[in-house]
Amino acid sequence: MKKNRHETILSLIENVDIGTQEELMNKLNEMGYKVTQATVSRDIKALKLVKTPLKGGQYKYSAVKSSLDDFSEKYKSILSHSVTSVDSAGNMVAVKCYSGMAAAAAAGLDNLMSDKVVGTLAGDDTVFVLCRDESSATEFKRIISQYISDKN
Amino acid sequence: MKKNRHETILSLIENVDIGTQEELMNKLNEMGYKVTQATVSRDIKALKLVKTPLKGGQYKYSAVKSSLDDFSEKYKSILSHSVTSVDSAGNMVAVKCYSGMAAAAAAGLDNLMSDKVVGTLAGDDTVFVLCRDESSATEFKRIISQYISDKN
DNA sequence: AGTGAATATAAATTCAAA
DNA sequence: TTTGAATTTATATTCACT
Repeated sequence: MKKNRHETILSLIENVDIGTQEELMNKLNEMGYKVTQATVSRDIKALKLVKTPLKGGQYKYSAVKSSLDDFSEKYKSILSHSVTSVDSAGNMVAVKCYSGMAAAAAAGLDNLMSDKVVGTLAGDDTVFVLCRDESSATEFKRIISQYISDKN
Repeated sequence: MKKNRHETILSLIENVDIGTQEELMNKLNEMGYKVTQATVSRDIKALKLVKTPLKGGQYKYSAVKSSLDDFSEKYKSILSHSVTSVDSAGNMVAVKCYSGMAAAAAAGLDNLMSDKVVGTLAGDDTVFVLCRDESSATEFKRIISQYISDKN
């Protein structure tokens, strides 16, 4: 299914350096997603990934830091399938997840409102999100809550 | 001169939507810079411009803030080989590391400025550093930042 | 709607030159 | 070191099919 593949692509490019669509295609094939370069090209367009020139003269695909709109397209599904509840105290937000899902959720949370988030730390079923200040934390909590209840 | 052309490119992509290197080449030619697509490709690599997919199904070149990848291969010691960014809020500092490197970084951080540090907690790619107070955290962040940016 | 095969288009690189 | 012409490589799109 396309949605699963998209999620896989996002975590792939985060963890390994992918320089071309062919590389990405091969990784996906290894993982059981039988797709061609044409589909990878479409996926990249849909996910708004960019091919970034690196210092070493290499290129790598990466997700661009998100506005809220971009975020909802990219990570909404991941979050809504991993997060169970969210609460905050002071400038910290605790995001409770299904067992073992915290790392996956943190990947998404890291890309959300980076202006509000200082850092995240994932355990097994909990992600701690350090926000810049209390109002950032409150806002963050509010938005995540929305995403949880809005499954798609 | 290359520098002038680079500056021109940066202002061009900021002001008009450029979707291909050929478009950019034509604009440059109109403005008196006689260059070919080959040079434009090199310029784009040098300036680290990215071809971003837009909502409407179009593409456009844009400048992107330099990120984690800029730092790779640059560090000399263990910290400089693992830390990518650092930020603080209140008396907490979040040290972002490469995937899987947080534990290694934390070992170093524990021994660094121990007078300011109460404790550290490492996840996979983040270390939370609990500092004695806010000014300690700020100072800690400042020093690590210097360390990171003091590359080569 | 989503996809692959083929193709068209775009972009990166090689090689020679200044 | 910088560049253009030619080339290779990479990527986007078209078209047919599901």
